Amino acid sequence: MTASTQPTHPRRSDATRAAILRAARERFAADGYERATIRAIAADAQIDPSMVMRYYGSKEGLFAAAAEFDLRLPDLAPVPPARLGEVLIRHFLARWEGDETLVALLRAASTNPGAAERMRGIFADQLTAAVATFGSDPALTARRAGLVASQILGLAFTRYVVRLPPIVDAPAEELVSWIAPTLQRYLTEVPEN
Amino acid sequence: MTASTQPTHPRRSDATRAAILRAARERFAADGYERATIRAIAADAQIDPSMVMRYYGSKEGLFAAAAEFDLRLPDLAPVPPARLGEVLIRHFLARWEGDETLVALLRAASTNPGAAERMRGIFADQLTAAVATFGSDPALTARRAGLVASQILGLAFTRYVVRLPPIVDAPAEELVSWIAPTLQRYLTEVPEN
DNA sequence: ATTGTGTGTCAACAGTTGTTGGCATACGGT
DNA sequence: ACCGTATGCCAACAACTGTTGACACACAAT
Repeated sequence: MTASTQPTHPRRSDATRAAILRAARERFAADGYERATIRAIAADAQIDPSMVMRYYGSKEGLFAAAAEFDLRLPDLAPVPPARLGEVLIRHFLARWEGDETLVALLRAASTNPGAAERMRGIFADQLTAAVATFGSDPALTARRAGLVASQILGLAFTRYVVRLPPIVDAPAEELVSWIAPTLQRYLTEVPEN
Repeated sequence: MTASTQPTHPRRSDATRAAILRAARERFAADGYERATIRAIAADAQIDPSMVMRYYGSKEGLFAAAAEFDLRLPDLAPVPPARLGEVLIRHFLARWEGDETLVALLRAASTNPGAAERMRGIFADQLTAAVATFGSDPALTARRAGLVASQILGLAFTRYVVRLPPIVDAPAEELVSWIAPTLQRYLTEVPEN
């Protein structure tokens, strides 16, 4: 247990730790959990594989550190209710293009139970919490968040993992105009029954 | 090259071949490409690992045979244009629940380039072709198909791979009523610009 | 009955994987 | 200057992987 809140003295090996983490994220994002070998990650970071073990304990531990992630969802309270969908899809697209951690998590979640569990946590906790801030019916909140997750993850999967050409080629603005209404409906529409 | 159209004499080992294929689909669907080992598949099929190699050449060859898949999309021409979304989501849900091949392909596509290529082929060819049967604007057809794929694959990913509780718990009928309008819009809405 | 071919098992190979322990060196505090 | 500790590399292990070849048996045709 290293104290994460305490401002620990900066260690001399911080640069190495950071290099490992950066290489790990790249490899996990590009190859998935099992194909991303510790040896390859260490080579990218230009250090010995045994260093990875010393600093992160195991491959699982390294992944846990590399896949640390926060959706950084904005506060949705001040957003005009009619623009919720647009704000959300814009945020997600920006978050995705700028940080490969999510792609790493997405690829790994397909085969690694721990990664899937973390993915579940992120979208169940963070997204559900954000939806709950303006939601009226608590019984529907979880389902709304799940539906939003299904479209968001589907977009990420087709754009960054499978790389479906028509989705890869689409400019971000066009994706926004197509998908925003979908999220909007998932978030706010009141079902008939 | 075994003639696939010719009614070849039934081989004595057909039962074994089928057992291997069934076990392979199960393992690939449950574990993904790299974690599904030939030894485990052979054990499930209660035969020797070397038989897998003899009948399917390699692990890649086995996967190619096990992931053979057809979306079996219905002819959309006679469908009332306003009900296209509903027909599609119903078809996909039924196709998914009844055949684990698609889940195997989905899990493997995250890490295996060949599987991703096949996934691209299925959704680019079969789905785009179906969309084209009623589509008006050819330039938009591919994008419409891609958007539909993003929602369909996102649903499958959250329901069968990551297993997001609110999506797993949702009865199929409810998913239909939420997602049908999304597909409907992706398929038929005319963009403003 | 004998031959040939298809079906199956066994043992082993070569490579890769995560992981470990030992050893050298450089640093920071005294 | 000295010493403890942190940092790094090297070599190796044990387990597992896909894959291969040799060998035993069963069946069908002649």
